[in-house]
Amino acid sequence: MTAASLAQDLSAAIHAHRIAPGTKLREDELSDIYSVSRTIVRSALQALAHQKLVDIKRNRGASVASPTPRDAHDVFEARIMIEPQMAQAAAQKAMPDDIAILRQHIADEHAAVLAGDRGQALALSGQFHVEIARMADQSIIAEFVRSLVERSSLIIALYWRKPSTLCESDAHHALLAALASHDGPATHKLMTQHLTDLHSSLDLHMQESEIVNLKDALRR
Amino acid sequence: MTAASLAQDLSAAIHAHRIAPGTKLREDELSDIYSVSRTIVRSALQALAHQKLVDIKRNRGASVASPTPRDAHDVFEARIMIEPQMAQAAAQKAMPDDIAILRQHIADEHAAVLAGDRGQALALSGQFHVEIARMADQSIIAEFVRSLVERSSLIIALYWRKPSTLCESDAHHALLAALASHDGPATHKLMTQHLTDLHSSLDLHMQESEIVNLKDALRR
DNA sequence: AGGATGAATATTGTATACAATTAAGTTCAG
DNA sequence: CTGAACTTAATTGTATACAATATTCATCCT
Repeated sequence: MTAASLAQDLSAAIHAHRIAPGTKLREDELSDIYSVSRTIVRSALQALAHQKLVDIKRNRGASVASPTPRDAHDVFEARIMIEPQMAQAAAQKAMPDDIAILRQHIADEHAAVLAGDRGQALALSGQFHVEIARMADQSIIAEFVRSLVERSSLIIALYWRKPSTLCESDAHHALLAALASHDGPATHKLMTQHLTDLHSSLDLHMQESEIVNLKDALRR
Repeated sequence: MTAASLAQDLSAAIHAHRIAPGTKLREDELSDIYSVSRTIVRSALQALAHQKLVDIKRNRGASVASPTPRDAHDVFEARIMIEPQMAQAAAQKAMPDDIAILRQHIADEHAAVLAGDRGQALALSGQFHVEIARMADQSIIAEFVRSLVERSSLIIALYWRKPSTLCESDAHHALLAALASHDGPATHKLMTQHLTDLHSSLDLHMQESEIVNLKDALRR
């Protein structure tokens, strides 16, 4: 187990909401669970801290990031500023293959919802957005969008109003149609609306959830 | 000397072009120079790698990032995609204090050019762009712009066509005027033009410069 | 000479020991 | 009983030792 793969594993656990925001991540606990030295654990935690997925405070250790309502607002503000533009550019450049990939994403997401795999559904829903940024052929911004989508996942874990109803894929369907017909302005508008809806469906007054045992949440 | 301050010091040296892109950064050499353990050096290098200022290859160590022409293109493409929009938003929100800060930036930059302090001039010129993103009250995107500006500094170090003529501040002056008069569309246009000019004044066919001795470039 | 082979060296990767700091628990005055 | 002061335990920060890998350089064979 290398530092990168440990970071990947922790990242997946965080995104699947198996470990809740705020959960303390003690170094020797993780090094026990994964049978690696604290050196590796520290490296992985630092990497995750750069991605804003964990919070490291000097001499006080790491914990899963717990975005404030302000953070949530800022993240969605940024997404609303950027993604519609990316979607518009993507509509102009969209190739048949791109459309096929997106269609598959939606199908997979739908399947995950039916299977009750909330985490997977959320991940795929996020990937849909990243894929659009990729279509626009803007690798650096696509990477930035990926980081925003990752942070959004944490935010949704904390502040999503109705955990039952998952991200309706209607919006994604509509986006797909607009992209397929190369209608840039419509795509821009749909993306703006989609993100605004997402943002406004957050309840930024919620309280935090409980903090669970790490060994249970992580493998073995 | 902590890891963060070491990273800061190295970052400054890189941006001031005291150590050229491609320069190898050996761990024990740095730990000698700064009298800290390799642990600290590694941590600092990893942080810089995340900022794309340093390149780390497994088992082969770290070196100052050497952006390819493709990287240069992608970075400026991203900036052209984002900064005009930020500038437009900034024009709408601009407060008298903001304008004063920008005016000061331009003055400082001019002074640095006259003093022949190329590094300082370039840094201030970059800060001007970051400040505009801050004015738009988009903290996350402002941070992203900061990272793009930092990368641009490296790119300019490598590919700037005429090292003699420094970033003419005419463009910054024009931007300032548009911002002060709250003319969003004009600001958008000026920023697009400014970045396009910058991009097209790069010579992406240049060869790399020589690699100097670290002890000389860094303090003591 | 030129290139392959294989030690010797240099450099990075990982684990661990120790130091510094924080958190938890205990005692005791009020 | 409360809480301040102190002691002990838990946890993170740093340095260093050792392992793994890459690089250099001499040697040998064709």
